[in-house]
Amino acid sequence: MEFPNTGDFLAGRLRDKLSQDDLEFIESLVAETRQGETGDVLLSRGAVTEQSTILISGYIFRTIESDNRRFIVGVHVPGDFVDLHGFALKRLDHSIVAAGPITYGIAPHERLRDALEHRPRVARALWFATLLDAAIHRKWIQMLEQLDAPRRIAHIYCELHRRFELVGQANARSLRTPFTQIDLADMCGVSAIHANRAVGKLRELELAEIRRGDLYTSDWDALRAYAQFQADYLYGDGPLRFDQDWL
Amino acid sequence: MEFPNTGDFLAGRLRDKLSQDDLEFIESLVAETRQGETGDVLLSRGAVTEQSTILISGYIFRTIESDNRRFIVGVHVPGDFVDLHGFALKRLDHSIVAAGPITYGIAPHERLRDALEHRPRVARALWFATLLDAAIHRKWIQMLEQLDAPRRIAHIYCELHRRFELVGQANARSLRTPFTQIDLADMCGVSAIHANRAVGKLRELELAEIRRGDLYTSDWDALRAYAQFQADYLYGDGPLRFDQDWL
DNA sequence: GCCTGAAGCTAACATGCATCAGTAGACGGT
DNA sequence: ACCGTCTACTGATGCATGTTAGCTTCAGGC
Repeated sequence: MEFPNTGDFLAGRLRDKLSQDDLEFIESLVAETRQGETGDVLLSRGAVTEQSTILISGYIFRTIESDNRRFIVGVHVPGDFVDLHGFALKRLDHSIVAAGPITYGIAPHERLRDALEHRPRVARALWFATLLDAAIHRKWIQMLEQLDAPRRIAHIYCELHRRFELVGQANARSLRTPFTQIDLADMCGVSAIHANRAVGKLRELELAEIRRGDLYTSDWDALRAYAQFQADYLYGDGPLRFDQDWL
Repeated sequence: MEFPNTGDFLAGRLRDKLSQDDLEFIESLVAETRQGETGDVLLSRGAVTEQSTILISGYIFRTIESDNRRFIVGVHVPGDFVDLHGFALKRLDHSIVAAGPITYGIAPHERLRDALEHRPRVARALWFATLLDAAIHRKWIQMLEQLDAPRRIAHIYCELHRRFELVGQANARSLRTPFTQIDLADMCGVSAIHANRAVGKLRELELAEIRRGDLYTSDWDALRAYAQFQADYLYGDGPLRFDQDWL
């Protein structure tokens, strides 16, 4: 098999919250699957789009260019609708860029429009997905306000690990990514040199070893405690939940 | 008149995008208006809610408490739906707190549910409002990654000034707020002492005078240039627009 | 095997910001 | 008028981070 089982990843988090019928409908939204490489720009800030993207494998960054620098304002994992907001906002305030090799699906907006008209549960699921993105944004804001560079990096890896868990793809002792230290720097709002120091500090504290983007740890709990990572904002389970009745 | 004209502020930004009928419907969502004072907690992180809040006058913070410190992850101005996401997420990942005296409306969730079922254009307007919040979150992330403290403070004031413009309430040479320097510090992720120095720097550069939260400037353009503020992410007009056809 | 470019890494110095300590003014309560 | 509290403000010191420069390591192309 060339690709991972596409069907399993579509609708990622929402998979077990929707009926079989609705799931099949969401899968039918994907008209085509494609592949991309590091740095491929799927959607450029300000461009008009008539389709939305669903990430099937790999990582995608949301980036903003300013002042000849790149700022990463979000990361997506398999199963995420990457640019659903482009459906309503028409032109995006940021770009969508592949971080490493990816596989992704294309959902034409006309099919989404149809879904919103005739499938209220699917419409709400799509809305929920964008609300979850906003909750993650808020946590990043807090992370940038509260944590120093080593903790920011640790927090990002803890978040991604949890998000992989939620779609059943997490490893027990590692998290594989194609991120360079420059990518980590642009996510944390620090210089590449300082990102390097931060990675070194995590190694020195024996909390995690990061090599070529891949993080290895023998103690996720210790790493999470160091980063003050609390997974509740991802609305996976526990005290913060989304409204099952509503969805 | 005791309160500002409530009708004008409800649905704020969306006012001229909706039909008279839909507008009246949105106004009918508000079952009751109330008033609050500095520090009043309208909704506490993790609490279950059966109603949503619409800000009519004043400012509201979205805050997260962690490590015995407070982090402000968002600010709302009159016309904003403050906790629409609480409708879908059930329990919020953050608290909703009055910043200064406020007037607000209460919209019971049952009426919102009804709107989503039977008023597709209203449903999309509500979705759009949450997407706009997310776009603002992303800009805050970039701001925290890119700017130093004086520029962050300037950026926040420029954003709020533009948001007031978009609902027709901006002053030409000032922006009145009840923010303390501690509030500014918690928005910018710096210490209160440093926020004080940042305010001093804006004064020294003759870009703005901030007294008891109120900002006075003779040159908004200079302030915007200093803060590298580009209003397009607020989707007011210009190259980034939302999809009028869709809405 | 060698070259090359990108990524990772290190050191030295400059700046942004936190922390601690303390003062001054505004305001409400008594 | 007095007192306490909150906010604004100032100076000194140390840590976090930026900047510049140069070095090493590794993978891929020739």
